[in-house]
Amino acid sequence: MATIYDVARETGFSLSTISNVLNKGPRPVRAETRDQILAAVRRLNYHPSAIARGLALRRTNTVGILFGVVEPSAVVLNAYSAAVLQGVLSGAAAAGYNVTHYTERWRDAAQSEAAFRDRRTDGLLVIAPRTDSDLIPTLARLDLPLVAVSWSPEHFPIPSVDADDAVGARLAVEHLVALGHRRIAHITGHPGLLSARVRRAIFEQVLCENGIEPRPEYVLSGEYAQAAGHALTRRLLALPQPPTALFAGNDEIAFGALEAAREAGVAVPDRLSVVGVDDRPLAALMNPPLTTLRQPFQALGELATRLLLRRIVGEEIEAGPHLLRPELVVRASTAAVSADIS
Amino acid sequence: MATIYDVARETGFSLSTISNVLNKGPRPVRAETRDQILAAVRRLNYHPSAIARGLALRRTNTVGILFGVVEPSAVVLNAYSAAVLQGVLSGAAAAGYNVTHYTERWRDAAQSEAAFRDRRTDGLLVIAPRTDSDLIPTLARLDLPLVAVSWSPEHFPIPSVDADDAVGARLAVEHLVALGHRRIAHITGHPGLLSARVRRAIFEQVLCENGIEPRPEYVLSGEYAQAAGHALTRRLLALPQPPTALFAGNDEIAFGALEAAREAGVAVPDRLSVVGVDDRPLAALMNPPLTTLRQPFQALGELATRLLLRRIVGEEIEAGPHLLRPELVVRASTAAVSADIS
DNA sequence: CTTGACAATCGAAGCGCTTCGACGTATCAT
DNA sequence: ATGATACGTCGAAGCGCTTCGATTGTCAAG
Repeated sequence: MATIYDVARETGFSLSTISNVLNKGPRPVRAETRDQILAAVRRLNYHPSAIARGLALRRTNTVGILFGVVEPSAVVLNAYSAAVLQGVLSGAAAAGYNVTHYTERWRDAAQSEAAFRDRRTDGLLVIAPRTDSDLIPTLARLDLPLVAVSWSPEHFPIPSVDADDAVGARLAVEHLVALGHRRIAHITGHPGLLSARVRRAIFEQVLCENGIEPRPEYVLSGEYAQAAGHALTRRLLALPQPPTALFAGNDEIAFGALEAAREAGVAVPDRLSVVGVDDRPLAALMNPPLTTLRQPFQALGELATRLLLRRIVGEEIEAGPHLLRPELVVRASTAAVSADIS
Repeated sequence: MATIYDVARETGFSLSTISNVLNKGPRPVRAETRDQILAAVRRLNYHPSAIARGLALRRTNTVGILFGVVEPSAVVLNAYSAAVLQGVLSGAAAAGYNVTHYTERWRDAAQSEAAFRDRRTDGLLVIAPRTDSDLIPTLARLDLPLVAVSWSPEHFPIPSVDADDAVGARLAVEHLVALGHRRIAHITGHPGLLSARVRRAIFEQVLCENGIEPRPEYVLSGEYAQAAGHALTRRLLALPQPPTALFAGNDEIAFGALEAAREAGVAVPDRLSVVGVDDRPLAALMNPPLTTLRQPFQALGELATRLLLRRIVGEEIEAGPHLLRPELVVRASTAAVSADIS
């Protein structure tokens, strides 16, 4: 493989001149010289080595990506991380950066730090790191530019992006309120999860803002799973005065709810409106198609990448979190409350 | 950031000794020396630069991945490439390699070759390159180790892996034959696609092997899409003597077929058995759950990576194609032909 | 006819690491 | 005692590129 030395020998010019030409450097060059060099480059089929250049410039034009919480065996199969990754790839592509996937799973600072200290990438994107691990604090200490996706800077202040769960929940609940519902139930995800707590808090707040008195029996803590949605919806429907609308903590819960409603002979949306969160591919295929919140996962990846690239060029980025709004996708599982049940 | 020079200064030993210790090199080292060096490394929080090492060794411990046919905006959202990528990540992780995603879309040799000549990666995985592009021939000329996924080496002989479409199709059709079906129809994907042609050829061959006379009206050329499956199945069901079984070119076609059968009041599997190809997530959720071929996409990614790593260490790899068997997932859309319709 | 100023190019140092021949010392058999 | 060995370490070259002060030539202004 040809090196820059070969070009030098072939043309008789010095390395510096050639480098200057190739990188459209600041020094003036005679047109004839430039042409000769470019011709030799083509003739020799010369391409600069990214590695050597990386050494000299201390810049690799590559961003790293590391998945925190996801199992390494399913990094990309999971809809969330696939969407984020896609966003990252688009963002990086737009700036001419490549992205390298760190495949090693994070163990702890002592064991895993090494991989990230090798200056292989110009910066690092961390996707959904666990709050209980030392990953972020450790990496933040390296002088590597760092941006996290789905991380609360309260835990440790680094630039972060996330979906605006509060706005999303508000969108969903206000949609139900706007349809005239006042007997609105909520099935949460596991109460240990931040998202579950935020959604629940906003749910109660929006009811309150609209003068709707909260009923404890309408708020059920569950899990982000279809089985939980199914079981808890059955319980709701068996109430003496069942709700006319349900804000499901996510789509899986909503799927379970639709199932339970069907079994109980409760028509959706005629007698029960259901709204989910996430817009899983299946949501549109439900019967009826599910009204749900579409999360801006891909946009998160893109935004995170843009922020990281700005950090890489030295700009200061505030920790944020930089929040992106989910979008309410209204389908057929929600409708105005009907007079006879309201 | 500490460099190896700092370690040298700190300990008083030479670079070569330190390098030898750090890489567990071939030279003997006094235990005391080793300890001092390792202590200094820890104290200075020194980590070798992957870039500098890459320059010296001409090896980066990184494999590149490039998606050929897929739109860059959906590289990972697509089930096929996500699964392959997942396999690649697992395979690379097992060997301690990272994988860098080339984000730039392939245009043509002149424009895009540069990115791959920069020795940034030790080898390259190309996923589903288009047969009508100069991608593979161009990259093969570089001295970069190369392995392709879903590429027929007949077009250009490089090591390749692929799903064994012929075996898969045989599995599907023989399943129907084994259930006693003799009036078996086939709806193909776009006849321009190799997979569609292979599946059709095997379909006809298996019928022939089993003494079933082919009926031209039972073989319909379509497209890998639900709409095509729907329309063509209607046509099949309207035949004076409709088929009792359908080998759908893929799951989308099968979904359309189920829809058409339902509309026509034809019970599946009682009056029509349907088998698809791909095992999309939806397949299991159909009514009835679809019998289909599960493609070994993730395994393809892993195998390709393993082959590439062997090439990287200098082993010769035969072009293959190295084929992996799909697996027939029998669900409820196929059943023995019933006496009254056979 | 100087003197800047600028254009065009060169040279050498540096980026951080690996490799391998060379160079002492101990150790050992002879 | 004396080469021959093996041990432990060093030094210098090399990987392929960028950068920037230094150098040479050219031309217009003074």
